[in-house]
Amino acid sequence: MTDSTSTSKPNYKKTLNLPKTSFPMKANLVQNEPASIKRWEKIGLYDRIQEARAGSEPYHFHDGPPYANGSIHLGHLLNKCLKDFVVRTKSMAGMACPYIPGWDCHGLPIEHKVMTEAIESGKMKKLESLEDDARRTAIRRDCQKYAEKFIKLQTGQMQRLMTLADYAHPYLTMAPEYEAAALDVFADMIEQGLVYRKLKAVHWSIANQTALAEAELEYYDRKDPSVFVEFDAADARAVEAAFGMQPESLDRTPTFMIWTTTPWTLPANLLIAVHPRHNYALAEIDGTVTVIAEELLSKVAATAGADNVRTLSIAPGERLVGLKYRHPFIEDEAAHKAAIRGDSDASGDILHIVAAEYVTLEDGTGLVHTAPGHGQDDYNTGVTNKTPIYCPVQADGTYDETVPDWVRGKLIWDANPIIVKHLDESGRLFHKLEINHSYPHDWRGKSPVIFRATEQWFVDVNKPTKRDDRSLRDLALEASDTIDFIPAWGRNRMRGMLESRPDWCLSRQRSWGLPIPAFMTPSGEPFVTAASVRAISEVVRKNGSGCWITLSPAELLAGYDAKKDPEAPAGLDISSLRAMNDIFDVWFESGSSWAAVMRQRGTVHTEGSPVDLYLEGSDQHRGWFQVSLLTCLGAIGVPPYRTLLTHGFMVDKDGRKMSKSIGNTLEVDSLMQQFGADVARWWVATLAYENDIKADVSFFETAGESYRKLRNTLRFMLSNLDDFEPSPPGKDASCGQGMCMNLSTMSPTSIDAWILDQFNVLAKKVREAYARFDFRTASTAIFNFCNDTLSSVYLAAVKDRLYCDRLDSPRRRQTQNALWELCDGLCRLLAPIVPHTADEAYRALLKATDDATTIHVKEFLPNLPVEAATAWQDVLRVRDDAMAALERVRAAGGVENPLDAGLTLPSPGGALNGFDPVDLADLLGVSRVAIKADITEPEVLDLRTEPRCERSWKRDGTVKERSDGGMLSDRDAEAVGVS
RNA sequence: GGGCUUGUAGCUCAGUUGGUUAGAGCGCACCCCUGAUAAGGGUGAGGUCGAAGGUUCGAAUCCUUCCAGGCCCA
Repeated sequence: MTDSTSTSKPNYKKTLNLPKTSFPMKANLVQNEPASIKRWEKIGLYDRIQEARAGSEPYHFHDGPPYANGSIHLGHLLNKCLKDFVVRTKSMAGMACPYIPGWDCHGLPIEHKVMTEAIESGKMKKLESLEDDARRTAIRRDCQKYAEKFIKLQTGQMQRLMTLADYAHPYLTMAPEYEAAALDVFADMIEQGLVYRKLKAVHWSIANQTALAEAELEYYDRKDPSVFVEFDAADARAVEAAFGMQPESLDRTPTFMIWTTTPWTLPANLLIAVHPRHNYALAEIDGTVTVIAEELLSKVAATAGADNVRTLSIAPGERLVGLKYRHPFIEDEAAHKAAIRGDSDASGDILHIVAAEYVTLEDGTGLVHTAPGHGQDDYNTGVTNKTPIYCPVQADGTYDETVPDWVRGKLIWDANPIIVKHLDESGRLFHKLEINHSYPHDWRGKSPVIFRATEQWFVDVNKPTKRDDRSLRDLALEASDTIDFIPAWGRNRMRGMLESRPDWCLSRQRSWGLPIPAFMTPSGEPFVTAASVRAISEVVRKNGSGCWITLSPAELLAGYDAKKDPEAPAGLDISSLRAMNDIFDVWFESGSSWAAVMRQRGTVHTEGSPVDLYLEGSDQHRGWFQVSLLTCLGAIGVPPYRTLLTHGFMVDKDGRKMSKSIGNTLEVDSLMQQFGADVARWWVATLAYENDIKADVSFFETAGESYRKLRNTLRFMLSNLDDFEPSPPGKDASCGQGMCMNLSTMSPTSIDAWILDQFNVLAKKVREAYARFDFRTASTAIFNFCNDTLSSVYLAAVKDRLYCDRLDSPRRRQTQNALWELCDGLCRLLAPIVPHTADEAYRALLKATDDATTIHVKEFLPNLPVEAATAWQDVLRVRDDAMAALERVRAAGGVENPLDAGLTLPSPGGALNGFDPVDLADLLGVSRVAIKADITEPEVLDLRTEPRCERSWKRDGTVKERSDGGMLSDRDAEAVGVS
């Protein structure tokens, strides 16, 4: 048993005003956030915010559509949270900022997935038995279902992130009204003369039998044969002459040495390209006499293991131009020339040497095998030299009948070894090996892609528009000067891409997409005009783009009058038209979203660029940003956006890219289960998002720690406001209701004036940071304010008055008033980042029990009408010195507990005059403070011999035994009501 | 291979036009409090600023090269 004889003394703890609140320390976000989401949904929060801001200055943000496939990943989390920060901060800043979320629904990945599933389920056989049109319609139906399924899934996941958007009315690129608007943009571009159709070498996926956009390619390493092939010169005498040698000085037919990693393109060889200013050697290598770049001679010889190398003569490349050669295995040149069927303007000769600037001396031989139907550079060279764009490879990757019979009908990959073997046997293979090199692959199928010449629709980026007489490229480059790039280097990045981008290939040969509304006339001419497209657009608006397949040309063109269309071809017979099967590149659809979503829904500026902000990953400089820029400049002549904000990519904690195959990804769903959205959002807010972003579970743990700090700070303030009744909003003590005072009457030297002034500084900084999308600066400033200014300084200082002062002492009420303002203000500043927690705290502050009360319809507060004495900065300097002095005393074995100490503070120039010594003592955590003008350093007093107040634990000099037998200070005696 | 970009304490980041002992938060260590308590406060130790050259009286900051990442192309 313990001795409790002295327990007649009062237990003062019960007389204190200790903190009390319903706002729990443990957030339990995983359970509570979904409840908040439900409550917001119930009160129609999104609509309520829009109503509250109706008529306010608009801020037009436009959401880029994620692809409707799979679960959202960490990149989506970053992207969607940043967008939500933008929308919420603009809204809290009093602007009208709707957020229409969207999805990119068409395209190869979904179609590929659906086809894969059809194969696995056996449905493919049924599909294959259908007629073309019926099959395409069936595939499209399945694709639509697939997209809808993932839109639903992703919507839920995005809502779980507590992003606030019009999820009831998203935009879908497969919706009829969207498709119609995209067609209208296409019509505008036709009208500007920008759309053309031409045979062109494009990336071709054999597996999917479609042309691919640059964006649909991924580069992987691939093993390929690497062969050095000798092409016989057609005229040895001409070669001698080119090299300045005596006629007939050569006893063998000289050859031209080319190098290729695609032997399958050799049947399509039409030219050899050399660099006009590089030197070429005529050399004897192990008995053969061949032409090769001088600089590469020894390297090639070494590669082939040749030791007998002799240079016979040197000539610059330009001297070789025009020399004829024989194809290594096509014997009859005349018949071949007839067989490869060129365009009418393909009048140029073939099988000779041409000059090209792109020839390098890095690989190969300096003589470049050129097949205009099978390469970008080759194509350009072919066009320049007016050769046919010869492409013997069919859509399925097999050769047609124009090639030698020993490879005819074979798949090109199978033909590679056959051709190499044939070359070897005919003595034209100089050397062969295998190389591992980066090679373009189909982004989904991961199968290697080839170049193949096909008829495609293009947007010309070099042709002047009719409206501005400037090319899209020039217009885009000019626009880049006026667009605000965040970060600024985005401008150069985008300019570089614009300067080098080729014409935009618009067409794809697939089912799941928006059909290009072009017809083929019986004479084999395509028919498409701005007016015909607009007529079809109206039909699509009513029926959806599937009608392109199900309706007849006459039905599709019911609203079209050729007589009123100056572009209509003469003698157009609609009944004889055949609908073509190409669909649009999905980038054209998403690139038209400024029109199909923002303009169509009326949420745009009517002057200048329609939208204020596009915000996506920096990959979109080439993707969505660029295609949107091109369509908008083409259709209406202005850029679609005023500001472009880009963020970086997620990498793992070692800075490596995240990929499922490496296994270093994090699942969004499990992060929500483990940490909750507010923690994840806080993490996003603290990121330097313009560069790569390292992500790791440990970073979410760290964010959770910071979150807890914020939460506890709010909790402590709330817990000291339990007995505080605020006056009605916008009113103060003079209204007779509640306990708020007129802040402007607060003494400038009071600690409450100081903290409110500090809050004003913070709030201004945060609002400004938000305005420039610098969420990191904003969140860091809020954190430091909570952690340092509040928790460590102010709240520690005012604890004594909150706990020990009489409940309704003016001093306590004033501090509570300050706390109330701080809570209110902080919740508002935090609301865009941690919407659940800010709302929870705000509702606790207002003791709200209804569902409708929410911080999210509120705005940021203007500066509070308080004034703090400028001498506060002197006080804080003195505080630093005093804390250091206390620490020195403690370290020297003196006073350990600050409440056992007093301080005499210097007051340089009377700086501390007018400050309340109690405020100063509380600020320093000591029992009492005296001010002395004539000292320079704070002096520490050891008060351990003085009596201690049993209630406040202070030794303030007024402590004495009271009527109840306790040792109390004057203040505490009054509070308890004893004398 | 090209364009843009990143590399500062264990971690995440600040470091304005080159100029005194390179800052912050977190983490860590030690201490205090136990009337914010699965909380709170204090103090402290951590960096040859990716590497190597160069310009300069002086460089994390400017130049060159290299190394290691990222995005987009080839």
